[in-house]
Amino acid sequence: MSGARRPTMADVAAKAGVSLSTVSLTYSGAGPISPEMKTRVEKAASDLGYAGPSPQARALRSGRTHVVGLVTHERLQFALRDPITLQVLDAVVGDLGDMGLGVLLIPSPTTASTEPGLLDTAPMDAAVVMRTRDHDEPALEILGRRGLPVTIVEGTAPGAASVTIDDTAATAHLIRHLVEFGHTRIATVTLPRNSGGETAIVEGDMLAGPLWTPTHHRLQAFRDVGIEPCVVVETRGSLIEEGIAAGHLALSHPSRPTAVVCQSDLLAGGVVLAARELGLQVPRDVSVTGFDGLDLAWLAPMELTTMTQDAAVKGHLIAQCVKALLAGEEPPAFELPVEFKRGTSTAVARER
Amino acid sequence: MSGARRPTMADVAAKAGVSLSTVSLTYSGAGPISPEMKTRVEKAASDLGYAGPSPQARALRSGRTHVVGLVTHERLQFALRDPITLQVLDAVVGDLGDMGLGVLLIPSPTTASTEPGLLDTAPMDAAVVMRTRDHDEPALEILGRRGLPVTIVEGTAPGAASVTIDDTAATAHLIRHLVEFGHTRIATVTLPRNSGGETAIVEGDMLAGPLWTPTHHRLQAFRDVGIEPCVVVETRGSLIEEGIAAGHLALSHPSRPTAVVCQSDLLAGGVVLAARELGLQVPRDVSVTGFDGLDLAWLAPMELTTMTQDAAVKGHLIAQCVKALLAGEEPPAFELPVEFKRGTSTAVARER
DNA sequence: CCGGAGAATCGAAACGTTTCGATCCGAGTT
DNA sequence: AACTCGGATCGAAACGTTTCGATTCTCCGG
Repeated sequence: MSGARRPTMADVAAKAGVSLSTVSLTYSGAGPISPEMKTRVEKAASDLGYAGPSPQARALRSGRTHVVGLVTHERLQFALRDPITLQVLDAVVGDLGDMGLGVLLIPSPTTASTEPGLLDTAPMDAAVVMRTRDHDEPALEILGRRGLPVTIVEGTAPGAASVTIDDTAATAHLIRHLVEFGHTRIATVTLPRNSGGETAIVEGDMLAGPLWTPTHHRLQAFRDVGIEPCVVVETRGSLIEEGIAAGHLALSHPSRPTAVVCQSDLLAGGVVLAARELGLQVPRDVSVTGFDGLDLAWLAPMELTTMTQDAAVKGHLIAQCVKALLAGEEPPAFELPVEFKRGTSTAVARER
Repeated sequence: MSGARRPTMADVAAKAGVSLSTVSLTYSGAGPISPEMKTRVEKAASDLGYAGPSPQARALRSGRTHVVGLVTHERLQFALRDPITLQVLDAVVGDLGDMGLGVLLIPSPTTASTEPGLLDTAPMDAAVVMRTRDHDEPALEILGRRGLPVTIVEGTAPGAASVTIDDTAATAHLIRHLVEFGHTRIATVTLPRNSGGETAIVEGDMLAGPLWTPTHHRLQAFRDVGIEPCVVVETRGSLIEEGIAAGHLALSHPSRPTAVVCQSDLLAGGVVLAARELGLQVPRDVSVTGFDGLDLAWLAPMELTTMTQDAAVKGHLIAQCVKALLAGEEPPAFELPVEFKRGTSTAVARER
């Protein structure tokens, strides 16, 4: 190959016989440029094989990288295998893309290692943090130190924009629905309580210790309604397999729950499968509720009783938060509505 | 807020009473720095609230952005809802993250619009292109013009590194398996043929026109084995819903197929559900094969007959390609092995 | 015929690093 | 005691843009 370095704006300017600034103005669109000058510059550029202004130089000079960091669960698989999260991400990437912003994936650092990671060094203009814990979120601290505007999904922090849903009220709605059906022994299957989640029955106070925000809020609903779940099973993420495992644990527990409140539809689907494997009929022997409002084709003809949230709207709102922050506006705080959806997975309680 | 601009290295140097270069050396780790100097600089930095070298300045000067672009299907949902792709992405992000590289999501531009998009302007050191078409991939041209090293997944291009699997041989294996079972009327359900895919029966030559590489190769297997599928149904992506829709189309087709070769496990799962809805038993009335080797818990106790590929390994190889390219080495070309997995979704052919 | 407004272009100063060669100093060598 | 060498620090030159305040030129009104 030729050792020749790539052409720069200066080369284009020289070739076209104009000043550097004129070439810059041609590309950036700021300032008045005559049509013939424009074609002349473009001609010179294409002759030289100039591929456009260097993003890095542009970023340094203008202070804008046009990159938004997306801080997710350290294992992308856990974060994105839930279709809801994926739909949100899809909308976010689409919207930000339309605004000329790229999305940089940043796995959230778990251990507060001293080594600076992507979060410390990656170029970005703003960050979106998905699924933050209630306490000790190292990511927020790092972002704060860097002075980057932050949007938090499913959580809040001073100075940060946020997009949330009323997890507690929504879950309480489901619990009351079950209570009205006469259920008293209600189990619950939770999302991870914190980063080191395991699939296991939770002993002791279910709200003790640091908890992921949505997990916390959805558990809180039991307190609000004034009911204590007879079994609490924690999972490692919103996955069918996890739901199956948790379902086995919950349904074979000595307290014999007649209903299971699950913190996601995927988990609920898994619990339904587990029930079937145990020879229990849903909803005859056990009622199951979900959360999110997915369309689980493989459960058909059963439909989950669940709380529906609109993932696309959520994504759009997140993008809007980022936009507002970049424009220097006050950080917005959106709360998304959720809707009760009566399915065929819940029914009147029956002794079993 | 104070209008004071963020501190720079020069500020730190002044505060610590040393030269700018010394501070730089402290942070970059190049060059010898005495321990006491290091602590002195760190003290000054933390006093000033200095958050570390500006990524954009660093990128301009060193020529490295530490960002790798990931070019995917324009709708992230379609690209990532398949667990296999997600697992690959997970491994890629993890490995590159360990190398200090961030992953920037770039939806592939569909229309060759004149407006320069993310692909043209986003800062990156290299790119990974997932699922390229056989012809006219505008993304590759843009990346080529920018002089960025490219790794292609499920495809190849001159000068680019690649990670592929032998789709044709693998699919042929499945077809032969069915032929040995006496199947002659075999339908096939494909991934999108190109970006504007629809869920519909394909009329005419199934290999005509520009095709996504994997779709093409897996269809090619029929030719290799010397069999023409009795129905070809195209889908919009590897989704259960798409499989259900396609299954209905294929199984109610007048040619009454006794087997369906699906280009992904998710599609196969959908076809199985469609068969059940139509009152057909799998594998008694119809055999179904998949592709990928997912663990579809909700199909249990049935297990798909499929070709297994190791997504994590695939991801690791992709990361390795990127690494090699960034190190200036020759572009590697890996072909991943796939393994036949006999499940319970295929059986001897029976008239229906 | 002159002054002034506006359009088009230009020059030069940043932006905040990394990097290369130079400088300084004390320890070891002859 | 002069001489070399390596470790630690420093100065200055890039890196490739954007941006701001000139500068030039043309055209119009008075």
